[in-house]
Amino acid sequence: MATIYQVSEAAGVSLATVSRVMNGNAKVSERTRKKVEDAMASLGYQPNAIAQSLASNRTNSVGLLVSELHGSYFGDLMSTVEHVLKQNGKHVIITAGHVDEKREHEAIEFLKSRRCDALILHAEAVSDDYLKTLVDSKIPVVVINRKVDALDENCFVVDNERGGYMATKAAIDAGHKKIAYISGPLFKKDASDRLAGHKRALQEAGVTFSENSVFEGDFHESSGQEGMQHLQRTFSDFTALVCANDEMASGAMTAAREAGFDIPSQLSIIGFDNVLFSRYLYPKLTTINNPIHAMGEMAAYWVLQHVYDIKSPIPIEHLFEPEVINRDTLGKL
Amino acid sequence: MATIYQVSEAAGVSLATVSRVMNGNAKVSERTRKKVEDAMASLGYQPNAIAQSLASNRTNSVGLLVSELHGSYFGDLMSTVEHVLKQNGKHVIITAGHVDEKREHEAIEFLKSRRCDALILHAEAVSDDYLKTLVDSKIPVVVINRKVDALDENCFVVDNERGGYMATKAAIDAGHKKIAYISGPLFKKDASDRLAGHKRALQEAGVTFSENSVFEGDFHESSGQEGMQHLQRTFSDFTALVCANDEMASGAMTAAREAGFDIPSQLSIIGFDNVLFSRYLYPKLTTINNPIHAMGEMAAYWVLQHVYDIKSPIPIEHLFEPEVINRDTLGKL
DNA sequence: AATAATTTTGTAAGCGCTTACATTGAAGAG
DNA sequence: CTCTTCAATGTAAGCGCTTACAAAATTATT
Repeated sequence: MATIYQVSEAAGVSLATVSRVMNGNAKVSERTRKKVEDAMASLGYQPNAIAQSLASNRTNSVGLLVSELHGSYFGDLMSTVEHVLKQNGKHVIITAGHVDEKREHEAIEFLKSRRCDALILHAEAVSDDYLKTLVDSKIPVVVINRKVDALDENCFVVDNERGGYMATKAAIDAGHKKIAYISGPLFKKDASDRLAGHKRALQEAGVTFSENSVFEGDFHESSGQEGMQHLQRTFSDFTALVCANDEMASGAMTAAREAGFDIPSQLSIIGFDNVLFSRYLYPKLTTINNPIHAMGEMAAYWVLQHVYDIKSPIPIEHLFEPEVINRDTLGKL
Repeated sequence: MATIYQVSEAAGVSLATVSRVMNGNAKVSERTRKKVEDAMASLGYQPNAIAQSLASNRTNSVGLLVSELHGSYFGDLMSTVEHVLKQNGKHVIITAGHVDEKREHEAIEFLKSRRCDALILHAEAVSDDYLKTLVDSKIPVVVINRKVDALDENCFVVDNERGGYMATKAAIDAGHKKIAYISGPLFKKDASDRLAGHKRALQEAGVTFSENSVFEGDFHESSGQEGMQHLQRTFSDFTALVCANDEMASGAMTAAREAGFDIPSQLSIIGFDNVLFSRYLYPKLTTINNPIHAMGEMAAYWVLQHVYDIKSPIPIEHLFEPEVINRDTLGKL
């Protein structure tokens, strides 16, 4: 593997000159630029990014922490972030935190040790204080899907309470009165916010909330199935079921079908996230759009602007609005 | 950010000693080890991975190229690879090639420029020759889901022809005679292999193959819908439809339902890949298991063994067998 | 106690780049 | 023709580590 030194020799110039043509910043005469480029080509020279980073204190890479590497939600997020960053010549280093404090912490420390120029975090388990320490420590950080007090400028969130409200409001508007709810794990802020929205919509409509009407799932498909089965026992005869994400809604649909319900004539189901596959479920899932794509894009643009001085093509915003996506699983009563 | 120099000062020892306690390799007396560790702790020292890599010529990271960052198939692959590598203290740098020769090439060069210790490639667009050049160039490379002549030792593949054969054989065994096929893009080896298997099964059963019975899709859900619609025109009255992946099968199911078919009583559908969501479709999709999980695991173990001298807990194998997963979309005729 | 063998620690030379600063040389000014 | 000026290039000092090799300290041997 050729080094800059060999290139400089082959081209008959100094190291510095080769470095200059690589980085295109300083002025180099056309003639020597040509010589250097020829030398690089004939040697198949490829700069050593590690050495560049060490010398320049710039890695041109941004770290991305997600909870999992699979699943539609994170797939969307990774894709989006990578897309806009790569378009601008930056690279993404992805790590998974698995919603575990220790692992998230390690993952972030890993990204720091790789000297990422910035961090985009979908951190669910790590403490607010730790995040604050991070941003105080000079490294540019943005947080996705989590609002940390005093870090508004670094957070990109969807209004989950509002989304939860909209979901059950939609059911109420369709005439439903007895509405069950499968929530995400309540220690997660987004899950508890969505549930809070659900309760607010219920209250507003004058229907009293019953503890038996909610099942706490884990955001995975299987807990949607469990939840449906459980709720049939604890809260029979509900006509609508709102789920805190599409995965669980899908699981609930399966369970409902197995229990003999026709959707939506006998049971309406509403999801949350508007993940790609939700439109391919049968019947197509009515859900709440979670603008994860927009948030990922925004986070990436924020980094470009604040770290690399590349102006964002869109104004930076921090709060994103959910939206109901009407499809086929919500029936009028 | 503290450096090794500051630690050595604080501990009253030399740089080399600090380095030794970090790497745990050379012998250091308990007393000085303690001193150094205390100094590191009190300074919040975190080694600079970039500098370590440059000096040691070892990055402890392996590059992973996938086609896309979203989608179940790649999600599974990324998750698996990351899991086993991280368990052994190695890190994964993920890039996407988007099935485009130029972009795949760039992605691989990026990984090389980051001096990954090894490369795990799900490369679909880049040429065989380029891959050969790569392995010749000393950097350890393994290729997933693609068989390159003379690179058997580096390839991990499923027998796609056999899988294709098994899928339509299953349909034939269930009594179907008129069988349509939605293939992947035929320039991809896995897609054409699966189609070849389909044809072999047909031939073996004595049914003559018609060009009108196949639609060439792109492995995405929407082309499954298109394919179903198209085939109804060109090849009406088929009783079974085999699809080259689950995504397209899902799309085809949607289209079939819209066209009024009941699945499986009026139309049987078989997928390929056994992607996570296939069991959550309604009806649950009968499909061919593509052991992507096993392949990713194996690739990771190969790297551990060949690059890091960590013995693989399972024997290294290169060819994986598909398997039919019987669920609810294949009906007897 | 003196010497050899062994363990522990330190010294210094890189790894492949970037970049501040110094040098060179050609063009312009007088 | 000499003196500036400025663009083009070179020199060399790092960036934060690892690691041969050398030196020092400790332990074993007689």
